[in-house]
Amino acid sequence: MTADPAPPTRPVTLEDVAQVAGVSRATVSRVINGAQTVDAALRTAVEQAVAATGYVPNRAARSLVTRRADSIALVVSEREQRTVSEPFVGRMFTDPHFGRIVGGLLDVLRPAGIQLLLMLADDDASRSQLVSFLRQGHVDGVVLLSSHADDPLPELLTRTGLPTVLAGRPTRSAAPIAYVDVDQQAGARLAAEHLVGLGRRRIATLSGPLDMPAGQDRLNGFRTAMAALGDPDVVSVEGDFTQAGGAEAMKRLLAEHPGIDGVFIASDLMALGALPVLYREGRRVPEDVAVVGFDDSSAALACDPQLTTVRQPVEEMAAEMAGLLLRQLGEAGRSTPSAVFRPTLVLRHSA
Amino acid sequence: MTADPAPPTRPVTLEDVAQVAGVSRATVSRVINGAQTVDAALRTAVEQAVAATGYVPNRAARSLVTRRADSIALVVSEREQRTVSEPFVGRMFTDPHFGRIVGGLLDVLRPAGIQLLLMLADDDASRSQLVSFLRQGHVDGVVLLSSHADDPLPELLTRTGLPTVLAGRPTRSAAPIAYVDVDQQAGARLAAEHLVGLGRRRIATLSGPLDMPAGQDRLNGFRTAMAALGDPDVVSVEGDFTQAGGAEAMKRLLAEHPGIDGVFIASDLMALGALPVLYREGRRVPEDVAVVGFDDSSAALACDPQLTTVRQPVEEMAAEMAGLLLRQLGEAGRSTPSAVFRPTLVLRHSA
DNA sequence: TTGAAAGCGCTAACAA
DNA sequence: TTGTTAGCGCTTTCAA
Repeated sequence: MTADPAPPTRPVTLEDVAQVAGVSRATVSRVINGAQTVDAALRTAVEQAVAATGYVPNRAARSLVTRRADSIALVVSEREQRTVSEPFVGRMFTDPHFGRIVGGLLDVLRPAGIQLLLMLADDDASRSQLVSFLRQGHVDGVVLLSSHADDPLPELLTRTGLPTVLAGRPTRSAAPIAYVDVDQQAGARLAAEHLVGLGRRRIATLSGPLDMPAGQDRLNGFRTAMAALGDPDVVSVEGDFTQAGGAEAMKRLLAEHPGIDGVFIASDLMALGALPVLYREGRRVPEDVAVVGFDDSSAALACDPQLTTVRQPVEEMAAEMAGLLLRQLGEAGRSTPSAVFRPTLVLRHSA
Repeated sequence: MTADPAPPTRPVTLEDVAQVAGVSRATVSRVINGAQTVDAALRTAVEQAVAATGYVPNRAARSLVTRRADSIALVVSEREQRTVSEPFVGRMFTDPHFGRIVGGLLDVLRPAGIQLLLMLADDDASRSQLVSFLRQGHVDGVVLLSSHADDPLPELLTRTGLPTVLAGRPTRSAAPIAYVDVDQQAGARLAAEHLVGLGRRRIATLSGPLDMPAGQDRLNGFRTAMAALGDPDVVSVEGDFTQAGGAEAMKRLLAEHPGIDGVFIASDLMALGALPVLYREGRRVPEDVAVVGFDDSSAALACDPQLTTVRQPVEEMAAEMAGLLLRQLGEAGRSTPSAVFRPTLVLRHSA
């Protein structure tokens, strides 16, 4: 009984709608695009015709004349291509953080009718392919997620003249480029003050990778804050923001400094890996070792005990990236405003 | 000294290239599209002109005439919109699994010059918006990631006539629709045989959500296999494929059946949550309780001890989805071939 | 306020 | 093998 509702017929065009409504193509176009200069009667006639025909605008045709793509690219830039044996270990796509960013972007983009293109750049070839794709205006703007400090992409993108927003502050601030970040140093300070406030005296940190701004900033911020609090020589072990990396870093830390009673772990995911190591080594959390994480991701809740952590409003920040981009599209002038969010400390049970 | 290489000039068109090369637009078009019927000399002339002018084809114009978008949509379908307070808890985007799928798709799509549009459907409004977007041919095909069994989207998508591939078998096999899956039941059988082979006799399982095919299949497969092995009454506790859900399910299991000596956990992520619960309750893994997971995701390596698990080749499966789609685009005939991958058991230290 | 008409950049008949 | 030409569906002057 399910009659085929759409035999392979020619799609409905503006012309068809115009005919049904008894007006010109131009008028239909005006109605579709919400122009104010249309008579109310004609407008409703057109709207009915649109409904009756099931018309949906052809984006390609529209793009061709407006020179807008109504889409933006989310570019994920990684240092190098993965190996066959370790397909996605430690890759950005598999980090839950990535998903939160996508969600935040979509929050703003969907209501605006803007599509999100997902693009990956992980070697010179793919980078230049990417840039030439972007140059021809197939997207209106770019959100760049870069995993490493020496990434040439921020520079390349600014040269295309496309509105671009970075997730996290750029390393080389040479070119003026908009970005959205959390105040990493302030976040680290929150952690330092909390640990010291708890009375901990042998405090260490598991840092993120030091070739990433976020890794550097959290470590520097923590060091600076601890120095201000009277401890200028905080021990740090470098991790890589992954769970496995967190476990590994904690093993090293404990081997070299078994006496610690507090640790700031620069990402919740690393903390998730590090906690079991602490238990294996006979430490109770928070009794023997107080732990403060960073991110307030789902990993913080998955920790046992649940993690006291520095909250970074990832979804809001991603939404702000989209907003920044949309505003840049609106205005012709090339402004590059950035946004830095304030972190907060979320108290749970690990410290 | 960095002279602005691209002042806001008019983009290079086919016409420009033709002029530079001293040929017609059509010839340039042929070269660009790799037609064989072009004289070698002219071809090189055109190629040089392309290089000299920095020409990149305008996709909108091409789409308009070819009626191909050279892009496909990755549609993520969730049951309902998230709340403000729990932005992305348990959402598909934040599952590392999602990232692996994206990676596998891109592996095939990138070399083919096909773009990936990321689209989210999480309520009736967004679903119908999505369908009308897709209907007008803005993408050539769809990969659907659906999180729930009663999702109307598979049905809606087949009705659009767009080539579609599902990740995982569809629930209602009413409409013939292509899908890629792992043989879930065979995977569960692998786990059952391994646990029994280890000499475990009080075996239980933490299942996935039973409103998802993957959840159902793994549980059914495990029950069937255990029955064949002489244990028709396996205890099961329903989880939700998340880490927190795994911890919670394990707590319930232990409370009701403290005597278990083996457990099949239907996803590595749940195992990651469940292991610490076992330790807290004084069980050693694998000595007291042998644990087998499912997925062979990074979570399996993050477990301590590393997880013995049923491997599901996610990246390959995603690549196959893209391949299936590409092949459907090539041929006019509406065929809906599917692919079911064989799982393997990866032996590590938890069982 | 509305309509007629001119393209946007490209591909694909069709002719040569 | 190459060039000419006619659109693809839409927006946007320009006139009316």
